[in-house]
Amino acid sequence: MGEIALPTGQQPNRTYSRRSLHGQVANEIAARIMSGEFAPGTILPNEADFSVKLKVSRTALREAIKVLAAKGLVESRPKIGTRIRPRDHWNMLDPDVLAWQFASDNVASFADDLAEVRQIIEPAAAALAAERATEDQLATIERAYLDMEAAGEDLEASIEPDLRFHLSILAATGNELLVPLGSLIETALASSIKLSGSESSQEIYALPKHKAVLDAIRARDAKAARVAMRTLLSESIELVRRAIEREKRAASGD
Amino acid sequence: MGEIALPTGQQPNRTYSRRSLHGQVANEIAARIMSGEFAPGTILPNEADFSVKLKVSRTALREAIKVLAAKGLVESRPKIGTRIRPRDHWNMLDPDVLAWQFASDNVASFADDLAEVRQIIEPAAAALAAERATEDQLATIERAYLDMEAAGEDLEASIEPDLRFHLSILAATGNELLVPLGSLIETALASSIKLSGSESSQEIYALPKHKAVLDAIRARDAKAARVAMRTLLSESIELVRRAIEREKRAASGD
DNA sequence: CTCGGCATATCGTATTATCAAATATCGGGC
DNA sequence: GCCCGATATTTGATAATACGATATGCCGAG
Repeated sequence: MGEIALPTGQQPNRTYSRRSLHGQVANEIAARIMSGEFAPGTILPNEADFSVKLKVSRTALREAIKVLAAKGLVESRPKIGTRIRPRDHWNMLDPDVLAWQFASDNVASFADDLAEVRQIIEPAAAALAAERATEDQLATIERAYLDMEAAGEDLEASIEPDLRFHLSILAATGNELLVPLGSLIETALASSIKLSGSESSQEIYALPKHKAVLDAIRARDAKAARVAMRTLLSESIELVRRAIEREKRAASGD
Repeated sequence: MGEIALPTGQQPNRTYSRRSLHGQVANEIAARIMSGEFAPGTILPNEADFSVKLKVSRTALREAIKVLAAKGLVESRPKIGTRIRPRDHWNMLDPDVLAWQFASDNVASFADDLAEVRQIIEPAAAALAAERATEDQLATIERAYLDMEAAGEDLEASIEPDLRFHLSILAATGNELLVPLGSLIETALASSIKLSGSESSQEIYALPKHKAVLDAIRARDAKAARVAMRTLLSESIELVRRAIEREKRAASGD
């Protein structure tokens, strides 16, 4: 029921197996949580009823709930039931939770938060990468850039290397805790595409700005890398912001 | 088996219920993964055997595995078994995964990464908080500071408000995606205590430096808040670094 | 009328047994 | 020697059953 198809085409780091039944059920329930049908504080139907309603076994439902609980979305207690936890208990940085959020409709405010965190993380990451990237890591970043260049006008084709460019910079910091923030970038990219549509997106993949980042990192110039990444981001974020505005106006004027 | 008792005394945002059997099993398996007994690439014993070995039902084991899978630690496939995924697939920012890492012994290198990310996130968060904190949020930050002050020399007592100080600043950014990074701070604090012991830890809770941050935020001075937070962190991080050195020397000289 | 304790119904928790589906492996046929 | 299909193994999924914990509400005491 409604696969979350990210525009990137590639599936994100899904942890639950997409095929498995409990995975589908978890997905289904999560979607309903994000949509607001099950708001925080709400208690889900009891396992017996709910499993019948969903047409799966109680066991499958239970496994799905365990997955959601592991991501902080729900909490089960005997005699009470399974309650939707308040948003601030959700593991917002979990790739699945991000994807679920993204799939829901209230993307706009979410996009702002996303952009803000990127502005914090990525320039710093670029600086660290400039200081510490190994030759292999440098090569990986460059390959991503070259693939972007090769993609040229083809937007669809340039999305994947663009993402890869940013992720490989995170990886090049050598900091294990920065890498998982990549799922955040992935979601941000996905939503920027979702929001901006195809009209003005040529500008999003500003090749020269990417090149500036690459060059700075290769030159081991941490400061320049930080600045270059900051300007790269602020431009693409500004584009998204304008796209949101446009969409808002279209929605209200429509 | 071996509760992870964080020095803070308070339990972190555990998502799995500590009491439930599957939670204990998940905990047990996670600990063995972190310890290296089950290294990435390894395949767990099959469900039938393993459940017997752990003296739980196959269902309980399966639910535990679903939790671990939801956090990216393992991946199950028919006929293959359940394989430990490579580290870079783990959801390192998940509170449980952080706690499990912390509980394992190779904390030292982990602490460096932790410190680095804090240095990236928290100064920026302090700046945002200065710009956007509501009166309520300001009050919460101040209360945390005052509680630290009240705790005075009592180290145990000042840990909790110290953590609360940092978390409330994250919350005051109004950015939902920054809040979950608090579990990172929590782990960092816990490991700093674990590492530094009680000897030099008086210095860790440098009250004046905390006050500088508070004052800057209250004064709505984003730049000053950023700087104050940076110096606060760099001091406490330096202390931890020295503590690690000391421990290392003690270990090798012993 | 209010409060406190106790019974109970209602949840999730846990076990067991059984079958289905997927797929790596091995062996036979071309 | 290579390919392809049977087979064995492992997870996936269901169902039936019993248990344990605990909110809830009743009832009696004050």
